[in-house]
Amino acid sequence: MADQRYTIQQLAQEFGVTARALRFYEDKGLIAPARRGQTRVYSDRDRTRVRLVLRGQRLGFSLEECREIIDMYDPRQAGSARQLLRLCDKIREHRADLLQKLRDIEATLVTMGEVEAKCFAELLKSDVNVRKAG
Amino acid sequence: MADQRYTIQQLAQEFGVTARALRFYEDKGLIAPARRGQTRVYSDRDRTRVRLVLRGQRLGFSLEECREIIDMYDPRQAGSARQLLRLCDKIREHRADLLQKLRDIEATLVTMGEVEAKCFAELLKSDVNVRKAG
DNA sequence: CCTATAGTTGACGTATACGTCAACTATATC
DNA sequence: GATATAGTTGACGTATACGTCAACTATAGG
Repeated sequence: MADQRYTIQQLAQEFGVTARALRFYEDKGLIAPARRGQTRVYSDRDRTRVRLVLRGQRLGFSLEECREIIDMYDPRQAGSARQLLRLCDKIREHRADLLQKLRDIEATLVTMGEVEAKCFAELLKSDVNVRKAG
Repeated sequence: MADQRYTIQQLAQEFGVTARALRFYEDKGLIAPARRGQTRVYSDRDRTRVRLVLRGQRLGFSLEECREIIDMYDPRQAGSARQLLRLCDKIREHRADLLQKLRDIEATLVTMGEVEAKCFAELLKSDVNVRKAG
């Protein structure tokens, strides 16, 4: 199960992106697949990071922000207490950012519901009119 | 209270964007402030739309998508039943999109909590070590 | 009338996130 | 060995979302 390997096309198809995108993410330091010769060989860790990149992108983070966040999460050496405190600060920042997005989404969903309700009401009215006309 | 007017700078400062950005949004059809001579005069409606634009941007929508969504919400003539049905479809689309973002945010928050916990644990350990060393 | 301040319209520049194409390489198949 | 199939590295092109700057206008104050 573990230690699965993937070609660039396999990952690209799985995530619905192009090979070009994956190479671009590598250029930007988001992933670092192994090489067999000059050919890229992607591991499960790379796959996970790609998944996180796309998740970050859906949330409107730039690739640079994605890299920061993903590196944050990546199980690495703990670092000094100073580094750990900085990490906590960054988490707080990103959490605040996410909570803002949550509020934005909730507000938008509420408005959507209202518009939808008005829409249904209008449809009912026109339906009634159609019946009257019919 | 109602019928408030704003200069471009007032709106820009209120929302923390530049006048250039507001003119750009106008170029793209997101807002359409009135003119006094050649000078833009922003209404409360324009202000609301700007707010929605920024909200959309925070959620990772392009300006084009923002325009679509905002126009959707704008109280306008109801349109034909066919248009109303299309509106409902669009709402469903955008809702699905938002719900995906919600899942993304929740997943990210969970991971953040875990990383934070590990971080605290590490900090405690080093704190203990400091005490031992001290 | 002169100046300061705020606003306007181009026009070009820039960062991000890739798309696209050319040219080369490596491997497998006939 | 020729060809087909994946993969690779530049290099340039493109859409989005503005930043920046130049040149002009309009209006209020001294």
